[in-house]
Amino acid sequence: MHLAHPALRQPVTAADRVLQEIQRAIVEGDIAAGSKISEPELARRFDLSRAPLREALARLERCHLIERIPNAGARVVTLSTAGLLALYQLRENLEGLACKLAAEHMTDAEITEVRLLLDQHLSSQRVREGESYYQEAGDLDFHYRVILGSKNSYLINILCDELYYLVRMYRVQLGMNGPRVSRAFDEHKAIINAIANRDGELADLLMRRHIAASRRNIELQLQQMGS
Amino acid sequence: MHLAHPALRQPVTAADRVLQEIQRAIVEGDIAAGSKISEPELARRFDLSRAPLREALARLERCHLIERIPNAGARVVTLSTAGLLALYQLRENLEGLACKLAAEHMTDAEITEVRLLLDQHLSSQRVREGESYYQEAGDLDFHYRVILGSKNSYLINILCDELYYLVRMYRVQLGMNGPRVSRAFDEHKAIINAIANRDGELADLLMRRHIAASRRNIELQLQQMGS
DNA sequence: TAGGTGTACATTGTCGACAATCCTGCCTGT
DNA sequence: ACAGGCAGGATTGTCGACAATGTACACCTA
Repeated sequence: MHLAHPALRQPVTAADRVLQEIQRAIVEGDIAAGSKISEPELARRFDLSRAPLREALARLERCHLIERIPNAGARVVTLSTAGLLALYQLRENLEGLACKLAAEHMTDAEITEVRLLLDQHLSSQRVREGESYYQEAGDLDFHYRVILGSKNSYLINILCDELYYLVRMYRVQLGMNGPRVSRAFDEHKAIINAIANRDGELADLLMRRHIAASRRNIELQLQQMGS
Repeated sequence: MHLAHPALRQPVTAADRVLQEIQRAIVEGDIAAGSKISEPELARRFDLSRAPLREALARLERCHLIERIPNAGARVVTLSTAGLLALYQLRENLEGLACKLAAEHMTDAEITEVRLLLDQHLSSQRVREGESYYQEAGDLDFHYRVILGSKNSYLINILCDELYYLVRMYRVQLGMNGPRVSRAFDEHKAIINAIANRDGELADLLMRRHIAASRRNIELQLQQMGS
């Protein structure tokens, strides 16, 4: 039960490299949502054979960025309100559990580190007055730390490898940068406090609320775009 | 968001077939836990080239039956108390959530069908006095139905595709056939009743308890084997 | 004209061989 | 004797070509 997971590992094989490139391209909408994936075309575009490309596609399917049908090809997933709801239902539960476990298993040193991280976010947020950094890397980074703190390898795998990129895709493509930034920061602070107090139940509750609020925020955005 | 998932789909490609064969072999201990996987050997054994085999290995990694290290090969996972605990921690939470959602989303027809299924289990159990069928296919089948009833595709995917075989592996290799059978049946009955009453909170609670009891049962078995 | 059928094309699945990497055991030097 | 390095063998990663399957368009028939 090793805790270092693939996402942090730097690419060693050609399939790893092309996977990261395609992941980024899909998450940022460079490859349009819902569009068909052509193996020969991508192989030419990234200048490698179909073997490593197919390996990459298999992993893309694993993190729900594409859907494959045997003998018929692959399509990039489409964003939908139903999908968002299903995704966040899961996140609420899983990250709640992660908080509960983190309250049991995180070391004091790890907790201190996360607090330092939050302070960095705060200053960088104030200095730049732009929320994008915080929302982009920071928020996810905080969640990342807490998830790792759960020390449950299956949970870590699901949240950091399989759902992570899909969550990012929704946030990036819907352009999340609203006024929720400072509130999110306070919520993070409250969560790490609960973990530090070894109050798993409270940490669980706070994280669920935090994610529910985030979901409502994105739902609103989706609604505005739809109308 | 389609709800029919790969596990139910019959194999259409060579990779599908060999995947199912290796899955069964690992789950039933035919390929020993912890043993190294040799691609050339397996390719000869199943009489196909390495391309579809590697596809199958990728999916085996996805359901946590093997662990791969780049340029170094793959090993079958080893069973451990820590792994079992982590796995069941997750199951308690996820299947609890599945119950809650099933209470909201299952149709009356689906509920009736599950009840019929339970009655079948009961009679077949009484007739044969052997618990293996029930424990093997039946119990998992009940869980299967409830999970599908949640109508959350991500949740279904995680429980039915990624964790299902690992759970089976623990149960099969530790030879689960204790006196828990009739109690498990009653618990199933109580759960489906709660779902029928649309009491998601109770269904959640009952399922968590049900799985916790199952976990303690297996832990006991593991302890006895260890000593 | 609408529906079904057949053929040609494109795409995916599979194969066997080559290249790159890692592990093993032996050899050498201190 | 032991540590380090060096070759040999084996394994994994990648490639280009072939086979099987699915798709689309034209054609024929009713």
